[in-house]
Amino acid sequence: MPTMTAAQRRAADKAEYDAFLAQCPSRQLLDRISDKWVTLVLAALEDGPLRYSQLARTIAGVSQKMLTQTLRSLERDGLLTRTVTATVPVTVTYELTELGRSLQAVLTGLKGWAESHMDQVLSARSSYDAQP
Amino acid sequence: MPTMTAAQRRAADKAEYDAFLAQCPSRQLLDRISDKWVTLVLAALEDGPLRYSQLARTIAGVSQKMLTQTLRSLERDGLLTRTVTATVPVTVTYELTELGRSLQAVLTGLKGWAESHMDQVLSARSSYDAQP
DNA sequence: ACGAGCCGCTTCCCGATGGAGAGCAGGCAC
DNA sequence: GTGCCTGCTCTCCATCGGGAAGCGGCTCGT
Repeated sequence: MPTMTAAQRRAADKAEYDAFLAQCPSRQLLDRISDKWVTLVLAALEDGPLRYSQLARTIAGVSQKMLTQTLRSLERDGLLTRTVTATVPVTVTYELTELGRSLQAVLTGLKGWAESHMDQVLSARSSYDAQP
Repeated sequence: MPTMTAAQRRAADKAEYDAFLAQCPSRQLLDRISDKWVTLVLAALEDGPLRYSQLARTIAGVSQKMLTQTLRSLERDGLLTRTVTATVPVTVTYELTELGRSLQAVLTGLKGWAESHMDQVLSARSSYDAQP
């Protein structure tokens, strides 16, 4: 945090979000984005817009229900845009917004961490499971 | 799987971890760490070890069941250590491992993102909800 | 000696959540 | 018409998480 006057600091304190508090809106936002489908959808859209069916194929194992639900909440939160093109059959395209890309950068780190530290976690698990 | 044949090793080397595939272990790891309680537990332990009751107090709204369950899985995955001290009453302390700190760095970014982009998300939501 | 209390779980019950699969609108092609 | 394609939406049902109560081991007050 940069320097600020006492008045600015008072205002900032009042408006500060703390995700540890259950009622804080930022905690509710954290609850929504700490979601495997959110992580995977944003990662999938990293390289440009995709259609619904392409997303479903890229993210193996996602149910249609959860994919639709996840996309809707991400759209509502301004993280991606939903575009309907009147082709035949109708084409629906999803694309990250500026805000979405900023979150995507963080979540890509998460997906990358999972992929690169897998071996360490697996060996930790087998050590743990070897205990009585 | 601790030991593997040369053929298995070759296959494993070729098969790089890809969290988009449902069966990939890294996808299962991503499923576990994309969890609000995991994020909050690791964030809470950022400044040093805490006891069970301190964690419960810091992370408002977590149930004992989920706190215990989350801590167990994090311990199993080698992200934190659980230390029982034979005081009276017994004291149980949780502390991040090296591996845990590396994930914590990523997840702190997530918690920080939620807290700092809250305003933009809230305004996106009200725009969205204003639609017919 | 007996009861009460503290800490860190563990168990049980029940409402909420997510997956599987079917249905559906609406455009065109046959 | 009948069929087929996409992008949902609905209907079940198994699983998961929250709330509350119990438990075990120890210590302190009376």
